[in-house]
Amino acid sequence: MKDINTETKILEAARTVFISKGMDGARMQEIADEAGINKALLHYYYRSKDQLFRAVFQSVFAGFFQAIKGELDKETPIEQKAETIVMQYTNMLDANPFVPQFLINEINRNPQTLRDVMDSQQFNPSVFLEIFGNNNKSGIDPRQFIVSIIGMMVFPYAARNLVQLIYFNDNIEAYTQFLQERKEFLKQTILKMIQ
Amino acid sequence: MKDINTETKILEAARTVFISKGMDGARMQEIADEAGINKALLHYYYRSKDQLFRAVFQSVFAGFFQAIKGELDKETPIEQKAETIVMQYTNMLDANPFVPQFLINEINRNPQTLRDVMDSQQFNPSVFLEIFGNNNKSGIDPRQFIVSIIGMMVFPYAARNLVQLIYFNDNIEAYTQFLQERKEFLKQTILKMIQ
DNA sequence: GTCTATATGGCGATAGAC
DNA sequence: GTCTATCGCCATATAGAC
Repeated sequence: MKDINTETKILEAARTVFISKGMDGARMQEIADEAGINKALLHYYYRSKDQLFRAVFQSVFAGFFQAIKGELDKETPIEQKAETIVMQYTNMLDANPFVPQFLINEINRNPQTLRDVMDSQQFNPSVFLEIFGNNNKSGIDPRQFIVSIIGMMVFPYAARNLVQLIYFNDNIEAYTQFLQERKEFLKQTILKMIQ
Repeated sequence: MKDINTETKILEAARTVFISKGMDGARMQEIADEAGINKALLHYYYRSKDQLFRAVFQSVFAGFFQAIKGELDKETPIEQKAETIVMQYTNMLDANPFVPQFLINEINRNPQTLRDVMDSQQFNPSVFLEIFGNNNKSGIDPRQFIVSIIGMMVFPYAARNLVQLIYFNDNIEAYTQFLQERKEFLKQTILKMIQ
């Protein structure tokens, strides 16, 4: 965070604060502090809080789908894909536990943002349907399947504080172990689902 | 919303606005408008925005767990319980689609709030572990199981705008049907999981 | 209890020196 | 490009009439 240029430094600081607090909860002053610069500089590089937010959202959204796309378009048996999708997605969640929650919140706050980003990035969602759409002997609806998998993976991160308190008496180590064991649990569950 | 007393009217309006916008995004003016009264009255009944929010959070949290507890403590076979839990939870979600998202967000924003509410309500979370903890021949970890079920149920509501746009081209009717079909899908999935 | 009017503080944004 | 100082608005909260 020292010898990179100011614009990048601002974007990274804004990413941290916006993901943690959301658009409404974030303060330009806090972003400036996080970047180690003055508040006025934020407006020099990004004219308004809204434009800064859009830059962050765009970057987070792109990185998110990049991370979960990964190697999934390769021709591998479905058992292998269950392994791959769980590992890639959970690795991403371990590194960015609040990203899905951030995306969901901000899309609900302003659904138009997502459409703008998808248009400007020419993002094609059909990729995710084809992952399990082919090579699927069970007759299972791929959309029901994918929504289930993502829900199972995201929830223990999004609702971490809730689940950790209710089921683990706020024991952080126990919850970390729970998340670790969950990887194997999810692989098994996915295999059971497509049987 | 006419012949009920003002305090209740305020609480219901606050509930609507807070669930939709969150603590940071909500405005006292909007709550007053929703309740059809003046802004100053909010402070007359609840001294501050923070206290009004706490009253709403407490009420929403209590109602949420009341709704999903329901009949689950009865002695019924596990197949019956799969049916019951899916129907009760999805009915609650259809009526209150943004409640889980609201609870998760506000607990993340201020984890202490949850502890305060649980203490004051003497809420006992072990009920939810025993639901599938007994009568469980598969050796499955009940916590992994419950977290999975709730994740699968909540996600398509919390991330509705995202999923609806990506997978259904923003077709509301198609998404409603998806949610309808999902009830049967989830029952089947739960049964597969405990096999 | 309910209202209008106003105080108080905080935040996004800008002006202007260097 | 980067800073200090400040403007102007908006949101919470209060004062005080009725």
